[in-house]
Amino acid sequence: MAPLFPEEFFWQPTLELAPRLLGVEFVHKTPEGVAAGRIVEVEAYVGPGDRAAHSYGGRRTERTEVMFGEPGHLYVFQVYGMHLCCNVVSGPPGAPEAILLRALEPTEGWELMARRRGLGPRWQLYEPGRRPPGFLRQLAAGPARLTEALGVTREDYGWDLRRPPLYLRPGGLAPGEEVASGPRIGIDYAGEARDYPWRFWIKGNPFVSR
DNA sequence: GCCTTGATGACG
DNA sequence: GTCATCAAGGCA
Repeated sequence: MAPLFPEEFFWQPTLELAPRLLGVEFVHKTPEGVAAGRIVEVEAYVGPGDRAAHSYGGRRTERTEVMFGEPGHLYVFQVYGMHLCCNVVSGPPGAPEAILLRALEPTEGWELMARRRGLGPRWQLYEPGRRPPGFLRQLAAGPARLTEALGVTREDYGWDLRRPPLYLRPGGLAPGEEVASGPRIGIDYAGEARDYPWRFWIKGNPFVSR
């Protein structure tokens, strides 16, 4: 079996862990098959002091509870009434922080992911090394898209991401790849926190959501 | 009112 | 291809 992360990996400060998740593979094995992709875009949500975080002000509810626990677990939430998003819990117990996974570069299970996303079996058109066609870039570019593509549900709330069948597989930047950072998406309401450069992505990667 | 997305229509 | 707009949808 592929190696898993050591416990300590997830105990890094959130703003250090977030960029280090870039290039890490997010894997889900189900009876339908394996779906996986490299993480190419994330956003950090840094606890009670971050107005954009669900745990802002220390808000502790049934939804946010998992963020108060151990890092490395999955925080799944529903947004706009219809979409689910995946986050990696970070920060030590009591520090309700998390990292939103915003986009994957698919590495395994193209057909399964396309089917889950309702895109049809056009995966065979892909040729590695060339610029991927639009439908392929749309497969997991966006937090709700990647959640749907990997078949993650509310049942997976709180799952330990060091443990198959839903887990993070060690990986990192390829030679020549660089990290870029900028403001987070969709948090215009968050006052001054709106401008914090806590979104990280792999510069130039075609699978980033924007 | 929300850590989103897909459809639609205008324009190069 | 881009960019802008809009509405779907459930819950705190």
